[in-house]
Parts: sequence; structure tokens; C-alpha cells
Amino acid sequence: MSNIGDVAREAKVSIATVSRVVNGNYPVSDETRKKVECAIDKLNYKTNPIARGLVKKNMNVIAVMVPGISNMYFARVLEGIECYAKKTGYDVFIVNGIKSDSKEKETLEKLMEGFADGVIIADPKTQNLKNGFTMKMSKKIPIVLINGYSKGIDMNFIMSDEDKGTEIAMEYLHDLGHKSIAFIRGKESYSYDIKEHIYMKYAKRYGFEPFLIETEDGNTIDVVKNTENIIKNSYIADIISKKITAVFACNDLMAFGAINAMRDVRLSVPGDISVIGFDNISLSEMSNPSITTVDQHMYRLGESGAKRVIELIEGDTNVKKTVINTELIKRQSCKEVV
Amino acid sequence: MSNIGDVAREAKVSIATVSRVVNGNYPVSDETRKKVECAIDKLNYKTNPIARGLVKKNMNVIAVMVPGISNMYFARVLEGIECYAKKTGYDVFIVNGIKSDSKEKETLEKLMEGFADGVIIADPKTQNLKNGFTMKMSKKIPIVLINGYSKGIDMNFIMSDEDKGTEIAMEYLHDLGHKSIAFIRGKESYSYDIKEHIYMKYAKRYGFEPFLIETEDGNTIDVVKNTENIIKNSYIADIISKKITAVFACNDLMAFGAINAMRDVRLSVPGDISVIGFDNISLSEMSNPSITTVDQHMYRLGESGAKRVIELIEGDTNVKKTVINTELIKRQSCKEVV
DNA sequence: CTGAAAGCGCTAACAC
DNA sequence: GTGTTAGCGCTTTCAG
Repeated sequence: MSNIGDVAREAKVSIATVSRVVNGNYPVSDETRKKVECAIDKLNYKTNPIARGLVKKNMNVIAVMVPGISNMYFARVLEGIECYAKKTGYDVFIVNGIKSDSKEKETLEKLMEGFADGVIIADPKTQNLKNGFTMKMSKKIPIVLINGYSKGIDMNFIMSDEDKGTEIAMEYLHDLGHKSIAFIRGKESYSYDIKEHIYMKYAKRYGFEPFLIETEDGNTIDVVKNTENIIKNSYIADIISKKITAVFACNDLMAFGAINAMRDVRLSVPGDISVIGFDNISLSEMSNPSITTVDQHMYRLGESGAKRVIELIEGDTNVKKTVINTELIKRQSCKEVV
Repeated sequence: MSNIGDVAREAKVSIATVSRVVNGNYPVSDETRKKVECAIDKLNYKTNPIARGLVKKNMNVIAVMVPGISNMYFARVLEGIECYAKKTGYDVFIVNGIKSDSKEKETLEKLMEGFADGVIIADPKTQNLKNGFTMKMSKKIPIVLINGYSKGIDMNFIMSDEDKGTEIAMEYLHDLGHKSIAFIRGKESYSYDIKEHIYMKYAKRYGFEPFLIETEDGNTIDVVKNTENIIKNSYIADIISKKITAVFACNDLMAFGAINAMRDVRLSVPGDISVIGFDNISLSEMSNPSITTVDQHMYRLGESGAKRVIELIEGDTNVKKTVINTELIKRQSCKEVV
């Protein structure tokens, strides 16, 4: 592995000159540039990003923390981030498996010190937000949050309008004639709290008794099976006896699981029960019946997050909350009550 | 951000001593250790991994290159890698979207120089393997390949026994009484070539005419929809007229797409047509009908890859090919011909 | 056991 | 335009 000194020697110039042609930030005569480029080619020299990082104090990398890559929601957000980052010359460091406050804290503290120039946290943990930890960290390194608890938190957020999305979904179900709607959520994500809140509001407004189903961790693919099992084992009798005709699932994975559960007990979706999801991951289109859902535009969420964090890295000190709209996608899993 | 010098000053010792207590690799008296630890706490000092990386010439990170994270196959392999790496104190740098020879080449060249101590390539590109490029790179940095073209390539591989897996699948279909089997593959992955090769062998052995369906890039979630469309648009008439009763899909995503296509044209799976997949991603269990498939034990593939690359990083110079067995998982999508 | 000092490979003043 | 040099923050001889 040759270094800048080898190149300088080969080209018979100083290392500063080599640095100049590599970075192209200072004038160099055509002649010397040629010599240097020649030497670089000959030795197959590549500048060492670690050494450069040490002096410039940036690595041109943005880190992304996600709970679980197997939830296509996050995979899609990541695609948006990667695409934008790549265009801007940044590399993306993905840290997967951030599922608890402590894990988030530890990762943010340990890993990011000097390794990344900025970090994007998808589904940030409410506790760290509330107790000011995340905020404190954001004084040291640019942080952008994608969704999560934002009330009174003066940080940079990219949020999809989950409130509105949930409202649209509830209203759609109501318009379809559903009088009794169940709600499926996972544990511990602020996103579920928001949706539950809206759901409760609409239950009151429309005058039905809330019916809550809580499954396990909602952010990995396993939630599909978990949801299916939990419905079959603990809820199905009630669903029938309470004449529930529709279920709102906090994400498409849960919706998918719910559909599987219904099929297993010979309830037809959407014949007997309508199911609406959230996110619009590709799976929801592929499913059968295809899943009516609320699109969160994850790719845009990712893109905007990358854009924002790079702005911060490059010196912007404002705090901004960007809202991405949500959109109802009508497919097969919901129909009118007859 | 305090540095080692600040700590030294605070504790009234030399920076060398601070380094020693941080790394715990040289004797330090209890008394000075206390003082230093105190100072570290007080200043909330964290050692700068970039600076350390520069002198130690390793970053304690392993890079993983994958074609597409949205294919749960890779997501699962990654989980295996991450789990093992984390236990051993390594961080994992995921580079997503490696879908062409040139992208692979460029990434390996540019990104890895000094950034990672070792790299794992999932689904390495055949061309770079054949023309010696990947091999050349492996002289500079430890590389472990997960599946891919390995014939005559003297490098470290973790391979699932795809040959055997395909054979098992074909034999299973045959035992079920299927006399005419179609084959679905994606473009450009050695893995598909292997399977096609075995498929052709069995077509000859069992005396049926090969029927090949080629879909788009098989490594992202989009392949589900692509497969569905391509079957419906171009192949369904032939499938019926040629009395095909089973289809072998190179991965579960394609199998899922095939099942959707069949349903759309009112062919029952497995009533009219059996479909067998490959990989055993979680989706195949959640699908309806659930998908009979060949388990590749992706998690173990990942674990073994991480283990091997760390061995190489730590000085092992042997070349080893590790084979992970494959296993038939019988579910609902295949049944006997009646 | 502890401190001084020589780098790791690179960038960016600062001279000329 | 180009070379010299002082670091970036850390590890690791080498003395003592």
C-alpha cells in the first residue's frame, strides 16, 4: 500500500504537491500535475481516508440507526438515504438492531464519536428524547430524526404526517360503513402511540367501543407471525362476538399477519372483515388480497433525512421539522359493509 | 470533545499512561489508574477511533457488500454477520446496492482502502472472480465470499450447498409425481446458473423438456411483481398447454410472485400447480399457501462469514471453503399429482 | 511502573 | 506554483 510520500518520491515533488493534485484545491502547473498523476497511476495510490479524516475531522460518512432492516419500511427509507448520500459524496454506515433506549444510547455514544459526521435515527426512542439525551448528543454531532416523539423537542425531524394518515384511514373505514373497528399495534414505538391516540379519538367520535390488540415488537418481519398467532389465540372470539368488521393495523406487516389469521379461521378479507395497513411497503401490493394502506413515502423520508443531515454537517444551525404527507392507497383488503 | 491530552493534564500523568489505562495492555499502578479513570469520567473522554485506526492500522470494522437489502435473504445473512461481529468487538459497515461488476469493483477499490479491516461479499460478481480482480484485492485485505462462482477460485468462501439443495428439490417434485417442471431464474447471479445447471440435468434424467422463465434482477423485492407480470404476460399459455404441473423458483421471492400469478389466472397452488422456492426467507412461511422451499440457513451463512473474515483479519492465511448444508422445508405449496 | 518522543498518512498554513 | 513544516489524536518503543 503506497502512501503520499511514495508518490511524491516517484514524481520528484513534495507531498504537499501530491496532496494538491489529489484534492484539486490549489493551483498546480499542468506539467507537475501530469507527473503526479502518472506516479499515482503507476503506484496505484489511493488516499487513506482515515488519515484524511483525522486531520479534516470528517469522514464523509453519515450513520443511520435503524431498529430492524428486515422490516421493509426501514429498507426503503435506507434506499432513499443511500441514494441521496451517494450523489453528494457521502458514504452510509448502517447500524441495525437499535431496538431499545439503552442500545440507542450506547450506539450513539460509542460508535459515533468521530466515526460519522452526522447521524440519522429512524424511529428514535421516546425516552432518550424526553430525558434530553438525544438533544444533548445533537450538540456534538448533527442528528436528524425520522419520525418519533417530537412534541417540545427542539431538534431536526423528518416526519410523515401519521396523525393525518391515521385520520384518513379511520374516515375511510367509516365511509365504508364500518361501525366497529379494531386496532393492532406493537410495543414501544411512538408511532403506535400517535396512531392509538387518533384511533381512540375516532372511537369516541363514531361511538364504538375501542378494541386494542397488542402484538410483539412491531419492527421486524417476525411481527407477521406474531400478529397472526396472537389474533388466533386470544382475540378471534371477541372479534366475532363484538361484530368487528374492520381492523386498523399500525403497519403493513401487522395487516399481513391479520389477514393470514382471518383466512385461517375462515373469515374472508375483505368479505367479512376489512383490514387496513400503514406504510405501503412493497409487500402490501404483493399480498393477496392486496392491502389497502396509508403510504408514508418512505423513500422521500429517507431522501429528506439525508439532505437535512448533510445541510447540518455543512454548517446549517437551524432546527427544522419537515413533514412528508401521507396518502391513502386503496386496494383490495377493504370494502363496504353490506 | 476532550482528547487524551486533556485527560493526561487533568490526571497529572503523561498521555502514554492514559493510553495504557484505556487499553489495559500495560501495567499501571492502582493509584494512577484511579486518577486517570477519574479524569476520564470527569471529562467524559472517549478515545477517537480514527486516530487509533491511523496508528494501529485497523478500524475494527468489517464491511459487507450486498446487492439489495430489501431481499430478506440478505437481511438475514446480515443479521448473522452482525451478531457474530458484535460479540467479537467488530462493527459492521453495510454497503448496499452492489448489483454490477463495476459497482463491486469500484466499491472494493475506493471504499475499503483503510476503512475496513476485512470485507464480506454476499453474492460476489462472477466476472470479477473470473478475471482475477477479486483475488487480487484479497491480497490486500481479507475477503470472504458468501456463495458465488467458486470453481478454481482459491479464495475463502462460505457456500451453501446449492447444488444439493436443487437436487433435493427436483427429486422431491419428481417423487410427488411431477413429470414436467418449469424453472424460474433472475439475471446475472451465479447462484441461478448453478441451479439451472442442475435443473437441466434433471430434465434430461427425468425426460422432460426444459421450460425456462427469466425474470429481472432477482435480488430485490421488486422481483415478486416482475415475476408475476412476466408469467401472466408471456408464459401462462405455454404453462397450460405444456401441461406443466410444477415450478422450481430460484428464490422465494420469485416463488411468491409465481403463486400470485397463478392465483390471478385461477390456477390453484398447489391444486393445479406446485411451486417450490429456495432460501426459506420468513416470507415463505407467512405466504398463503405457505411456500415449500429449500432452507439455505442464511443466518449461519452470515455467522460463518463473519467468523472466517475475523480469523483472516487476525492473521490466518489459509484458504478455506466452508459448506453449509441445505434442507428441504415442506409446506403447502407443493403436493402430489393426482 | 511511568514519561518522552517518534511516528501513522494526510492537510493546510506559511514561506519563498 | 511549490516546498517545508506543524499538527490531527493516538499507540508504542525506548529509557529510566
